[in-house]
Parts: sequence; C-alpha cells; structure tokens
Amino acid sequence: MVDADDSHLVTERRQKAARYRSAGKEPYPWDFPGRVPTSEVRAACQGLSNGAADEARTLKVAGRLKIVRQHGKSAFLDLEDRSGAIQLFARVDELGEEGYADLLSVLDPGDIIGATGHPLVTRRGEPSVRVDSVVLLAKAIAPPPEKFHGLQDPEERLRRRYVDLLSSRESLARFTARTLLVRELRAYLDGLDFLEVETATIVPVASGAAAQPFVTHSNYLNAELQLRIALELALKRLLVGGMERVYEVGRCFRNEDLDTTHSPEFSMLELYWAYADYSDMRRLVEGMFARLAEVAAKALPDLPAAREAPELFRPPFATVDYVGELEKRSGIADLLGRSREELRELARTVGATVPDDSPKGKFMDKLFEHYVEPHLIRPTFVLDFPADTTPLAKRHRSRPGLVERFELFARGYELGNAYTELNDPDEQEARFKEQLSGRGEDHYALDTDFIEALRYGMPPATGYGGGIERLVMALCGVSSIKDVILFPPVRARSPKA
RNA sequence: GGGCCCGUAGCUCAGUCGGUAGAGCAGGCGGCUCUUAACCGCAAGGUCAGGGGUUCGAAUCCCCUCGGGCCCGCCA
Repeated sequence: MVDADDSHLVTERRQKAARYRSAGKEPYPWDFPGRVPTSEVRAACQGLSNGAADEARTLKVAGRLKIVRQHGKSAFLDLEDRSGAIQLFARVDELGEEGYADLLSVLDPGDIIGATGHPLVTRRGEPSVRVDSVVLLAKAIAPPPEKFHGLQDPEERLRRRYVDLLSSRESLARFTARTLLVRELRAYLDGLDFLEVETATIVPVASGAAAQPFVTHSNYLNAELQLRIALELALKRLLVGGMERVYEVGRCFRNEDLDTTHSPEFSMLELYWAYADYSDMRRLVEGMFARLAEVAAKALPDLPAAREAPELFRPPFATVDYVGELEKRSGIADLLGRSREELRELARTVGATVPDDSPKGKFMDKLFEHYVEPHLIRPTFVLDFPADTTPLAKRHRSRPGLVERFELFARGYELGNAYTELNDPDEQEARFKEQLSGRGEDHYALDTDFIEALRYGMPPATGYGGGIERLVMALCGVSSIKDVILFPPVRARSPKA
C-alpha cells in the first residue's frame, strides 16, 4: 500500500518525467510567476456567453491536475487550487499536433501544473481556461487516490494526512475552518483588550489539572521535566504580575487514552480576566461562541451542522444549576445531603468504577455524565459545582459547599470550564492538600511556587479554559477529534509495512 | 484494560457449504475536437496485513502477532 516504489504506476510516472526532461524541459521548475487563483478565472468568465472566450485577456493558473478527459484532438483537464477548481480546455488548434500529444503523454492526475490561456465559457456553460501552454510544476510520482471516492481508509487518512487533504475538499475545508476559527477567536479576545501570551510547555511539575503528564529529561538541567497539562497556573501568575487580561492558545499534553473527544496532544484556550467574575465570563464566552459560529457557517457552507451553528449558538444560552439539573434528570432527591456511601452506590448503578475514597463530588460527576451530559445538545451553562472536585475555584458567595464555577456543554460534551478564581493563598494551599490527601498523588502535584505567587496578591478574577478541538468540533459538527487534528498520534508502522 | 468488527490490485470495493482471485477508477495501447466520475475497444496489474495450524486443497475455518474502527471502562 505505502510501498509504492514497486508499482508500475510509479515507474511510468518516473519515465514521463524523464521524457519531459529529455525534451529539454524541467519537471520541477523553480517558479511560475503571475498565477492567479482559479476563483479569479471564474470571475473573469462571468460576463462571457456560452462558447465565448475573452481573447484580450491572458491568465495564468496553477494547481493540482485532478482529472483528464481526452477527446482525441482536444481534452479537458480539471485543475484545483486552494480557491477551488477550474477546467482547462486544451486543443490541437492552440498547442499544435506535436505539442498537444507531448503534453498529454506526460501528464497524470496528481501532477502540479501551470497553465496559460484565455478565459472561456464552454458551449455547455462551464467556466474554463482555453490554454496556450501547460507546464509541469511538479511531477507527482505517486498516484493519487481514486478520483471519485478519494481516500476512505481511516488509518491512511491519518497517517498520510497530505493525501487526505489533496484528495478531499471537505477535509481541506475543515482544517482551514479550524485555522479561521482560531484566528477569529484571537480577534475577539484582542478586541476585548486581552493580551495573548506564551508560557512554558516544558515544566518541572505539570499541574492545573489531574491528568497524567508526559515525562522527559533535560540534559541542560540534568533533571526530569514534564510537559504541561494545563495553562491555568502559569496564566494566573501573570495576573499576579499585573497583566490583568491574558489568554493563551497552546498545546497541552496528557498521557492518557484517546477517544472521540480526547487526544493526548491537544490545544487549549485559557483566558484570565481580573476584576471580573464567572458571571461576566459567561457573557464573554457566549459572545465568543456566537461570533465563531458565524465563521464556521461561512467556512463550511456545505456542511449542514456548520451551517446551522449560528442558530444553535445564538445567545442567550440555556442556564441550569448543576445539582438541580442532576436531581431533575436522575430523579434522585437531596444529592447534597447524601452520604459518600450512598453516592458511591448510586454511581455504581450507572456503571462508574471510581475509587471508593473519591470525594463526593466525583461520584456526582459520574452521575452527571450519565444522566445529564448526553442530553445537553443546545449550548448550556451548568452552574455551581461541589467544592471538593474543584480546588482552584472560589467558594460560592451564597451557596455553602459549592464553588462559583460553570461548565459549558453542547452537542453532548463539555466545551469549557470557568471559575471565579480562588485567590486566597492559604485557602488555596489547604484545598490543594485536601486534594492530595484524598487520592492518587501521582495524579496531582503540589505547585508550591503557585501558592507563593498568590501570596503576593492576585486580583479577584475569572478564568475560562476549553479545548480548541472540541470548540471546532462543536461549531462545525464534527464527531471525532481526529478529524480536527492534522496529525493525530498514531503508532509507528510496523517495520514490515 | 474489556467486548465486537475490519485489513483482498496504487485507490474504491465484490468475493463463506473451503476448490485455479473479480469489478470500477487510475495506469498502458488504440479510437474520438465541448467533456463534467466523459465515452468505446484491447491487453495488463495480487505476498488476499504478517506468522503458524487444520485440510488432498485456505482470501474463506482455528490460533498468535501487527495495524485500524466502534462501544464500554479509565482520564476532577
């Protein structure tokens, strides 16, 4: 499959390149100046009636040759670039008997070519370029996937993403959309006077979440280092330092399994906003998603789920109370009044297998995941969580045992998480230690320097964090995280492959 | 970690009571000057993921390995 070197198709393509070369032409030339996007050709064809060419105008286009339809002494070649596709019309009349024959004998689907010619609308009404010359810009030695179905094998689509992209407009558009969404996200936050920062990815102790870190080694420090699992503690240090409004979009790494909504390597957005609380953050996040939904719809007009995003993400989003919603959906009364043993048994009934000594909130989370989460299709803010599973959030100003926290859900999964940030250093230290005493120390590391930072005074603030991949998935209606990560983690091919 | 499923030509896919491995696309040769997955004809293209076993005979049945998919569990 990959070992294309043995295929006669490769041999034939090499021979074509060699033939081209022996005719004094370069199959891999250095440039092709003056090309315009194919969209410009379509625009140039706007005023032309069927069968008419604009002889006064000469255009150059470049891109990948997708399909050749030969008719003896004329041929149609479909050329594709980032802006779309355009049909080339090549005839003996313009190219000459010899030139025409030489050209077609050297071209294959998949080749990168450049064409020079005149805008033409065919008798059938197709915008085209009637070419005076076509040159190879890069001979493709490997054959592209089948022209109609493209690359279907999910494994190959991940391992050779370039083939997926070059053969699937849909895939190219989806990944382009991801970039446009992140660009717009930055524009939104920049417009609100947030500062984008970059913090360390390689750190002495990964903290800010409870995931298993990747471990590495520094030759310089001669010490074990870890890859960050969250941005939170670094960004809050910046609030201490006076940056007031900061955000980061960056890779985080969690040494855990992957599924449709988790990947070991993923991008996170986190933002921190001084002198604001989680209610302010709700409005900000709502506005952000509403604005991004417009971008998604525009970027992926052919994808129904993306087209419907602006409607789905139209503010105001639904708001529900964490405990209240869970009690309502599960039919379980007085959750906060239940003992840990009762909650553990309830969690068991929904198939959860968490350690017996987990905090009560952990069992409630399992119930929430089972009874509530799958039903949260429309964007919904879930408010006010048990304190024992949220050590970085400030206790609720009026509801004992809870913290000021919301999570945003849509399409049945979590999109983001926000708190009114805990800024009391002594309480923070106590909460950390409480967390540590309960369970798996190897899952949680005490960042003493962070507590030290809080001692210098962090303004009251709110923070939000959410995965970029899930954001893209939700806005574009993509169901697997691998479809929004260009190069997801894959196993090395076995040596034999 | 558990369960189920998948791996056949460069690509997309057929092919189970076990009996010489098929099609379409792409590629080759020939024909065709307005096609749209162009069309028509001819010829070619295979370590059936890899290894082992059962059998007179294995793509097909069994076991192992590799890779992948889906579901569940785990991941505050």
